Amino acid sequence: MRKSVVRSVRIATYNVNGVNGRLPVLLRWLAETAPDIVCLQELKAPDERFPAEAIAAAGYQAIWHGQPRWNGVAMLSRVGAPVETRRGLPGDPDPSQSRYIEAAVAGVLVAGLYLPNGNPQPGPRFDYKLAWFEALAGHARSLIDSGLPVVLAGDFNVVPTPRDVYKPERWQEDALFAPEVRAAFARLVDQGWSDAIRTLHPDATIYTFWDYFRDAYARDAGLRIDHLLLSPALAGRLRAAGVDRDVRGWDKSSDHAPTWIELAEH
DNA sequence: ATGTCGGTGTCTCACCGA
Repeated sequence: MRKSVVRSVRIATYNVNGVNGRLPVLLRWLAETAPDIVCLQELKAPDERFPAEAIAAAGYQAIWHGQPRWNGVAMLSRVGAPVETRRGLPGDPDPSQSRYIEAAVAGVLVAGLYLPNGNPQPGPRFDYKLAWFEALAGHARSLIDSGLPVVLAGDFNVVPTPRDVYKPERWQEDALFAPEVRAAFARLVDQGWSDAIRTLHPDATIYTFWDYFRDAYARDAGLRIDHLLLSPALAGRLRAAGVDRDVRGWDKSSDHAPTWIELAEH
């Protein structure tokens, strides 16, 4: 009789686009893939309407930071309760928007984030996106400097390079692909973060989002905008990374697919 | 320019944000 040894930890990020409307899809995905830690974005629910009981019944402890109608982030774990270290991004120009939650879990500091979409651009929404990015970069710098094993996981609403969108020329004017936004993402990564998907799949065509419009999923007209960035203390433990793209094809699914990494135990 | 979602209030349609 011996206890089974955990050899790796799988961390996922999933923009659910309405945690209650997508609850059957979320629960099915949790049951089928059993991720250890999950960052959720776009709950679209106030705190009191977060489906904590259903998620607990699925085997997950959770923390959440919701708001009525829009945004909202949460963190789920089946490997011990997330110990919250922060909710809300320091320096957020509009703290009424729930877009950041951070917790220590399974020996990793996990930051779950939902970066503003920024459309239409130019305009105040785009300015907010850039300002939020600045605030994130400032906090991310302090996380790097801490030397801790950190993962920044979430919907960044950034297509990092032309290879990450099915038809770059169509997205030239969009806030997800704007040069300023790509530059901000590149500056963030240059602090010392590694983009897990690109580290392990440098040349593959990989998307995490397909628009509801124009049958985008069936045409594989996608974008890669959900990312997991690893701090230097964590980069050496990366073993696998991928996208559960089939989930996007399920009935009543989000427009995003879950994106995940697997880290070796230290 | 178009298209389709969930959530919400103006509440069985119209709107917003994505």
